[in-house]
Amino acid sequence: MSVAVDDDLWSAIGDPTRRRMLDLLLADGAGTATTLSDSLPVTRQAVAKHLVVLDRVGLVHVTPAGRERRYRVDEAQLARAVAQLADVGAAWDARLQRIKRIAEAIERSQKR
Amino acid sequence: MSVAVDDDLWSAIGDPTRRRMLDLLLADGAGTATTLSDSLPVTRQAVAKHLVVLDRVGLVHVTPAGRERRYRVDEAQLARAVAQLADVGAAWDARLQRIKRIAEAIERSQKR
DNA sequence: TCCTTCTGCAACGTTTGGTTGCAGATGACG
DNA sequence: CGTCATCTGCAACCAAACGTTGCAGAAGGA
Repeated sequence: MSVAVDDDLWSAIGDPTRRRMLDLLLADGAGTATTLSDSLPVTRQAVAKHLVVLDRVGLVHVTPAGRERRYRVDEAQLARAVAQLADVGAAWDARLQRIKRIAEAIERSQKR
Repeated sequence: MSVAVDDDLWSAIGDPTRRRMLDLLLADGAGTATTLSDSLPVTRQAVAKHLVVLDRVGLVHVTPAGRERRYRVDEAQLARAVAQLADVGAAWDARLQRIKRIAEAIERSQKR
């Protein structure tokens, strides 16, 4: 019984750089490719490509403002992503708990 | 304030195929590259490479058994990975909550 | 012994994350 | 208004990751 996961959404937050970008956008409210790249160890162009990916899965939205393109996190979509993290975590946790219970049961039956 | 995340560990569970492999290993207790590839849409060789990745980050361990190489999930390490999922999820959740509170506060001050 | 099967290794192609270089558009300022 | 700085997109290129096919070696079963 595996959990229903949107692979595209998951892969989007699977990349460390993209995760840090989301952190930055959440912290500052908004940002551009240039401002984000100032706080990241990659070039503006790399950031721009990541923004395309994040936009494609709906995690961010663009607002053209003069010569800038200001990006903002889509809170509903990020909440959905967080829910998927929780789902997978819970599923694995449940399996681990079950394995642990079985192991303890075996241990008990060995001891007596 | 970002969460401390082991990028290698996170990337390991970021791949959809590897995640399904972990699911299969948890469900069956153990498996080989061949048995896993039977339940996956990729070839045995692809699975073997993924197993190398999972082994490198300590999420699985190998037990040579005759001509087979039997893989098993390392429960402690998977628990660590689950904890990271929970950490990142909680951090984002907290930010989203804060943004929501601020938005509601602004809304209230507009209304009056 | 012979055949099946499980494995590893090598070569290759495609996608992805990253770089540099350059040209266009827009805002700021003399 | 003209110039200059800055923000952007596009193209070429490189390396690593994910996937494939093909082949050879080792171990178990008839």
